[in-house]
Amino acid sequence: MSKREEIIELADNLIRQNGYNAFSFHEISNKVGIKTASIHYHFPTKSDLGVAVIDQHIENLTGLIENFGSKSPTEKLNRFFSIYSNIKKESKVCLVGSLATDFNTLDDKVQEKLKSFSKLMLNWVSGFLEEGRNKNLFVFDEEPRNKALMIISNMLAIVQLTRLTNDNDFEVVKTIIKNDILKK
Amino acid sequence: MSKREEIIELADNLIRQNGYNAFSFHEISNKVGIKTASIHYHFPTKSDLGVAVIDQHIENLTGLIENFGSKSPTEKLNRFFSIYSNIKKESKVCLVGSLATDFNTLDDKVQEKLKSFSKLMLNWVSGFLEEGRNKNLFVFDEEPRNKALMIISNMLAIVQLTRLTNDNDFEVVKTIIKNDILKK
DNA sequence: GTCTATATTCCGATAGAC
DNA sequence: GTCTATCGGAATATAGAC
Repeated sequence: MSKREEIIELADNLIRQNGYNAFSFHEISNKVGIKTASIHYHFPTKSDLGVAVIDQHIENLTGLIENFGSKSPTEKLNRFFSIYSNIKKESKVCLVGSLATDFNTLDDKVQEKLKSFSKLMLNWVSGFLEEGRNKNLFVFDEEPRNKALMIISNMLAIVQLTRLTNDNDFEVVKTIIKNDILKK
Repeated sequence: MSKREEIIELADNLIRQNGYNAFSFHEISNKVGIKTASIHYHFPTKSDLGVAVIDQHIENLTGLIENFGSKSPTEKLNRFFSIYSNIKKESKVCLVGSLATDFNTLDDKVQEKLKSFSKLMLNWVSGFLEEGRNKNLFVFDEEPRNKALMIISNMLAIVQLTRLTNDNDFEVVKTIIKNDILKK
């Protein structure tokens, strides 16, 4: 893994653990073993690093979507849930949720990149929900995009809320969504 | 309104617009018309101000719960939605969501106070959901607390997500929840 | 209660040597 | 690519006068 990739990964972890405005080049500097000035060589500004972090997420999700293209809607749904299970296991929150609460403090380029990522995620989920309903695997009445909004908002929020309530609430919400959509 | 109350209100706005770690005594100082040193007279530390902001929310919600004690579950549900409609109208996010993404950077006292507030909210919603089902006004299969988790997480997240997608998505999610729970 | 003044720390960012 | 050194700014917080 290149230094550049290391920095992106550390920044990603820090953003989703502590928030965008709480993470600093100094923290990354300590963990990656180079000075803050050297990080500026790879990413001139903090916004450049922010954009790179989101780009990495876009790249990962794009690859995942391609790999799962020929799989069943049920497998895609399970893979979607596993993304959030990993987030919960690591006591983080999802990137969209973390950056959404800081949205008004972000540079235009970071804001626009984040919108692209959320659009990609929403389109993917909408797509396999519709596909699953067409194949009589899923049951729901709403427009696929609206059902995707409901499910994504449940998962985005529950990884935040369970920092305050009970870790088990994550499994509760996940199970309710699955039972609901697989009903009948 | 006392200076102390003014400061709390401004801090609350800033936290829910820009996030906890992005707001400063200096911003409040400009808007309230006193110097940052004077703010420290009212709130020795930033954490003290953070606690006071949450306490204000606890006080407001407690008052609301008392005022709505004798009203119907449907009225309580509508009042719950109106809280989030106001948040959306003002382009803010809810306090729990804003502070949850910064949770790991908060002092113990702020963390504990936030847990108290989320517990109060969750208990209130669980309560009127159960009451509504007992009176055959609401329909749902889950435990009241779990249904409350689903609804709260939908609303908490959609005010964050619609910063990235479409303002209309807020009404979409609200309508789906209402139609779902009032079904039949 | 509010002020001026200041201490201290931390941050993002740049210049220039190697 | 990474370093040392440093700049400029902003943050929280405190001391002491009024």
